[in-house]
Amino acid sequence: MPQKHEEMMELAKRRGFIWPSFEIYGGVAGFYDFGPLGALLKNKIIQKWREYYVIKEGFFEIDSPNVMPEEVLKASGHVNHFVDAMVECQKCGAAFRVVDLSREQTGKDIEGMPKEEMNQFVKKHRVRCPNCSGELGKIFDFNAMFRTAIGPGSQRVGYLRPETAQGIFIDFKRLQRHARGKLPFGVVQIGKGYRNEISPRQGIIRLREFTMAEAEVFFDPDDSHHPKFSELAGEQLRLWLAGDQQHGKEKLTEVMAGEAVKQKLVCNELMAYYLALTKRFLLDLGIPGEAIRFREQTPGQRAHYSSETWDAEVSTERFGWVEVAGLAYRTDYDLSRHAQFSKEDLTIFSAGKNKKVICHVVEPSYGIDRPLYCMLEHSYVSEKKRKYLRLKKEFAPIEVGVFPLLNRDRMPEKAREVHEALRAGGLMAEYDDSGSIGRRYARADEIGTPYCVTIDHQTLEDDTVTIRNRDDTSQVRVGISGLANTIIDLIRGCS
RNA sequence: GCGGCAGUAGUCUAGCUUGGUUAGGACACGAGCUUGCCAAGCUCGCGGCGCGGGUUCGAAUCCCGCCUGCCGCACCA
Repeated sequence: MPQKHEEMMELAKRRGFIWPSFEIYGGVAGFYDFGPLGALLKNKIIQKWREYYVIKEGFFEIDSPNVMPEEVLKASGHVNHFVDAMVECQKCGAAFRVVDLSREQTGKDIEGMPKEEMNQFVKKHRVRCPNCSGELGKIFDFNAMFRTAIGPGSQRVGYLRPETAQGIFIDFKRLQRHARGKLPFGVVQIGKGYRNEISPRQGIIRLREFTMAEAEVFFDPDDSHHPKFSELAGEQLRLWLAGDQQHGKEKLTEVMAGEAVKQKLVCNELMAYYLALTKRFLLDLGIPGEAIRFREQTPGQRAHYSSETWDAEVSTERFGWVEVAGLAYRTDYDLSRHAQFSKEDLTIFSAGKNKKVICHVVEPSYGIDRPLYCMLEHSYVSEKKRKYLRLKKEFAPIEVGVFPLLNRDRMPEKAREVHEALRAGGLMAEYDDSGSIGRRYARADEIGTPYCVTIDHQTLEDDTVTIRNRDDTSQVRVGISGLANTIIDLIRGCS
């Protein structure tokens, strides 16, 4: 029932999680704003990711520009692979890369040829639609990167970055010095990425500007061990192997991370480790285990820089299996290319081998917006009278609501004091005295607020309040002193 | 991007076929009253025809363009 998606999105829009950008000007497809609650939720996801990669893995976090000069993306291969001359069949409407079609049908490589010559080439060699043999139309540029000009006079071409990773590779020399030359080491970046999608639909799942969190793990190609692999080697992984996909089989292979390496289902220990870590992360967000799988990209699906890629996918009602993270073995592709194009030495000295090597890279790359959608969809509960977000408590944007039972007898004043105390205690607390108490509980439930504190007559007598639980509406009475810590413990303790 | 359908307050919706007073309702929201714990009630209030152009004495209604959304195709390195 896709109705759930509609209801949940209506709620998300109405209550301030996400809404289409630029609405008063009619909107622009592929862009969404995060409202007050959405921004809180998104920041909590990012903070959780930092906990995993920066704190626990000990990776360095950097923050580099969104605008990149053309040279960088030429070296990375994105200029060639992202900006294509396309042609559309006039009969069936299918679109193709001109260069690919020409190579297939004439054996000639016309990469880099000016557009006018390409048009003539296609005409002269009678390149046709491979599907229906229809006649092809005019060649047009398909530019998946947003292009801009750096500085006045449009002298220097720049692009909005299609991934944050390149900012890391470029800084390799300084970063390896920061790591004092020890391998493996990891560097992360959290920020915006941009892709000028042809027709973005699927709401927040396919955005033209999106937030990503990427980690680049640099290692000696002869030593792909992870120092903490034993901690995750027993983690069960559900793999959809490329071979099975190519044979049209839906079969999932259930295997422990350690076994996956031994059986060579996964290329190396680092990759297996981050697959397992990704699973842990998604579970931590509140995504159920049965809604998580790892799909191995088939050779044709892989990006130009990758020799093995796994997509972490989450099952959704509305969009089916959605890729929320991609784990790519980028080999030495990026560092080699940047070394070649920049003429800089991007090798590192390997003490073990007593010589210089070019690092290989395993890259866990996460979208932030997509898991956020998955969390909303998976947490949306619609019961007879009650509709609410059963978000994991630590991710709820508003952590506690504070209500006076009645708007008299000094209850509002007392409630405001409690509200202030909770805020002072570090909690995202919201005060509400409008409407009946039941209505206020419902309002709080709707946005996933896990606890509500109610000030009643008894509070005025003995300084106790009730704490009401979102999930089962049960209430307990506790003392006001130390209330903030009581609630923090509740949020941490339960899920 | 191509084809089909659609767009009315924050949300849902009546009106559109056959152009004609101040575009009606519900929920939500705000103020007040009320209210001893799960969307109760009463009074008052806020708020709308996606944007632009055309036809007409007169357009939410008819026509055109754009934007956005949904469905199908293509695309998603």
